[in-house]
Amino acid sequence: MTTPRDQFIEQMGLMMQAEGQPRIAGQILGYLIVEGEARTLNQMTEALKISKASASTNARMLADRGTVQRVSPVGTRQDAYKAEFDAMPQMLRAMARRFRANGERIDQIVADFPDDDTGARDRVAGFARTYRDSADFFEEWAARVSQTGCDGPSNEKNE
Amino acid sequence: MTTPRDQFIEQMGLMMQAEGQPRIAGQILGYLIVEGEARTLNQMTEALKISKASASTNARMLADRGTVQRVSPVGTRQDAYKAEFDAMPQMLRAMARRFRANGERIDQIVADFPDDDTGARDRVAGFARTYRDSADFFEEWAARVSQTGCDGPSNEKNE
DNA sequence: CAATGCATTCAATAGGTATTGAACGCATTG
DNA sequence: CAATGCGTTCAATACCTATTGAATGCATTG
Repeated sequence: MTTPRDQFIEQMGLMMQAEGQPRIAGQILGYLIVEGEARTLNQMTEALKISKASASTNARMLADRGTVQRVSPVGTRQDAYKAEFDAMPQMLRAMARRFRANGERIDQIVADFPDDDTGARDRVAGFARTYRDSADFFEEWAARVSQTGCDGPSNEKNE
Repeated sequence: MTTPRDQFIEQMGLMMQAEGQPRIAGQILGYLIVEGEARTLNQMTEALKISKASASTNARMLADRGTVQRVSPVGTRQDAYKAEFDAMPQMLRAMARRFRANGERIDQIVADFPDDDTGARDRVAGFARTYRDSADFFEEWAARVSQTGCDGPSNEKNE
């Protein structure tokens, strides 16, 4: 029988995977969210039954992305990580970065389009622009969610 | 030497792949965007050098998602597809659907959390809520982009 | 009604990458 | 200074799924 906690962790893994990222990264994030406090790599390995290598690699990846935070409480020399208070906004910000990079990459390519091929050029340029604009909006939205905080009470519809 | 068109198509493939979807789907979308007009499955297979099976499967997937449109011009019995005018908004809507599904799935799980474990319960519930709220936000933004259209002129910063 | 052209389906393969175990380096400790 | 405990790195593996070729079905055509 799987506990609700484990179900949540499992789901987080699957969802992350669906976004093209390693399943274990999602599981770690889920684990840190349910725990609420910082947890060491060793704790992750035994709670999630994963190798030390995976725990290390994926936790660090999450930290790079800003979704979790690496902490080093004095008194222990183990690395520990805790879920960012605003883990979700951080994920949105990561999406924003991806979108912006996509837009810029396309912009570079569109510069090489022949001048006479205006139709394609315009369509592609429009696509790139929407990528960039969407990145802006994701960031705004992330900021808005950050203020509320992940464990705030009920939500009112925006506006 | 690769043409700018092919570079764009290639990028679209890579970007889609980074989002956890098949590379060929992205290539097809890119191809349809540069072409602007409807293209048959056969045209895709030779332009992208992919198998008939891949073309069929991935084009249909894109159509299901609403990113491309299946058209059947009279006079031919070939299936043809064209990029939606608002392909990008449709992609955003697809993201919104994923987010909403995620939020709802987590909500179902959180219902089984023991009542005494309020800390974890609240954190997870907050996470689910943010998923749902973000889905709403994505849809609003998609609608806004739709109005502008993908080949509209310059953009003014929001608000 | 045989033959062609098309899309789809399905089992098999190819390909990529997440995951692991083992080796390594570094600090700490007794 | 040997031994322990930790995180990281790296090559090898396991795993998954995108992709394919072949089979199927359906409509159209002569």
